[in-house]
Amino acid sequence: MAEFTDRYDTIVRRLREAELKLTPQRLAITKILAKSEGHPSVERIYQQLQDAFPTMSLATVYRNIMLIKSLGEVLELGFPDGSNRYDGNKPYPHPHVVCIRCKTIIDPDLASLQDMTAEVAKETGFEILNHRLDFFGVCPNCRKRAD
Amino acid sequence: MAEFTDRYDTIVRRLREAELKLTPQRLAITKILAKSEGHPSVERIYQQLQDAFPTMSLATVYRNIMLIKSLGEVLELGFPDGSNRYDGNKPYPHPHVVCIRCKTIIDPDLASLQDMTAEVAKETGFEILNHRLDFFGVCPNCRKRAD
DNA sequence: TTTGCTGCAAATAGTTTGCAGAGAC
DNA sequence: GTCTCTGCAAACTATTTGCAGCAAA
Repeated sequence: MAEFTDRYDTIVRRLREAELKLTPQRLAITKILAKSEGHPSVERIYQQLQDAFPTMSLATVYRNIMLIKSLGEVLELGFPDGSNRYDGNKPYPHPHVVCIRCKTIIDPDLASLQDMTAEVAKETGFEILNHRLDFFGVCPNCRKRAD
Repeated sequence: MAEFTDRYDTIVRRLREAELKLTPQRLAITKILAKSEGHPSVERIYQQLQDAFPTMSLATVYRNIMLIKSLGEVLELGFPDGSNRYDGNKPYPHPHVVCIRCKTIIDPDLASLQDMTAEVAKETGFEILNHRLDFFGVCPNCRKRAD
């Protein structure tokens, strides 16, 4: 929980520093991104806010996610099927494991990744700025159900 | 070159086995995918075939790529910005290094990847079917130009 | 001759943009 | 009071689909 309020406070501070206005909609979106439970999609965030802001439009969700992304405070997880989900709790690149059945996403701990970036830079001569590593498969729950 | 004709022959054989018709358009698209020079996009394939098939539509390119993908003979590289590019020469998952300036994509050799899949499976309990690993950065050429 | 394929145009889905009024500061 | 933000609707882009005629086998 402390982790969530930390992230929320950080993003709000960054918004203030950029002299952006703290509208209720913006703060509500920020709150959901700071937590990023289940790595929400735009649609999911929109739905979650329907009760609190019945007239809010999808455009507002898009605009604010883009804004917070431009501050470097949210990570966009664009998937092969074109769907986008977001992580504002860990806004730096990290691996994901995605269940192709129920769409659950989890964040595994992988030790060996840092070395790999260095290995790639050395082999290719590229300056590596970013990366993405996603595994796709079937989660324990869905495997059970499929039996 | 042998590698390319191998891939072309393989895909054509798979098409035959599936009792699909070998139209000139389909074969031309297959040829480009078998080579996959520079990991082409749909648009790029379409443009390359304008001379040979001036009336061919984008829909035909989409349909045939999808078809060949469903045979497992082409890998779709969906990128964060929503762009799609294809590799029919190495249709199995493998890492990519993408230049964010000139959009060049190269395939590095990375030894340590197999272990990682096993590590993830063990840690998460997922059955891992697929993965994607992409690095983003600036290639040697573009770095030079930027100085 | 049969059946699947192509070209065209329209439909679709996800995202972005212009504008006028509302609201944060 | 100023200037950004929001809601709405329209625009846009990439991709998919329906249909009638064409062509591979």
